[in-house]
Amino acid sequence: VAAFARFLGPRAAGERRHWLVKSEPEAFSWSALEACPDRTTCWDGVRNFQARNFMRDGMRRGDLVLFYHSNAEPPAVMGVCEVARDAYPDHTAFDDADPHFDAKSRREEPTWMMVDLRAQERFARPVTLPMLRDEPALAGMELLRRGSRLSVQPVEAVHWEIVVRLGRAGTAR
DNA sequence: GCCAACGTTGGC
DNA sequence: GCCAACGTTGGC
Repeated sequence: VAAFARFLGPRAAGERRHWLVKSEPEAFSWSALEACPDRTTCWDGVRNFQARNFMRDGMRRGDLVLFYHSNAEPPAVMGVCEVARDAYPDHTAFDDADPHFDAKSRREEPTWMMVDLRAQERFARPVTLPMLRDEPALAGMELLRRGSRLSVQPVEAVHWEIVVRLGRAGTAR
């Protein structure tokens, strides 16, 4: 957690941060994102404080985000999105008919926040979890940590470059 | 379907 | 504040 502090604090001029979000394709797939108006959706339903903090305090418009299919066959990074809007209140927390309703989140003081994500580049080939695990230089990546469940997480720039290269069907090195 | 790992809840 | 119980995540 402390290792991620620099993803949460103030940023240098022109700094662009890199992230990864998970989505179960049966709930919301990369193709579903591409089908959205302007290829953009609000990233609602995040109900984990650490993930929320990354969206609220770490993400800014223009940051780049890997879109990962979890609980998929195979699990894989599908492409790159960009943050299209800074964090704002997640309205689904206020709706008692919504599965993500949270009675403790009030409009005057919202607990849960979301950003907007816009699809930017579908990878030439999905970068599967086995491909990621095969890459020694990705050994420290949060996604690959045993038991890692964070649905919104920072990505180191060096890791970012490797994943994108794999997705563009080149070689990692 | 199984189950390890994790976050949250609530009793005390 | 501790920690057991519980629900969820997500790979396999």
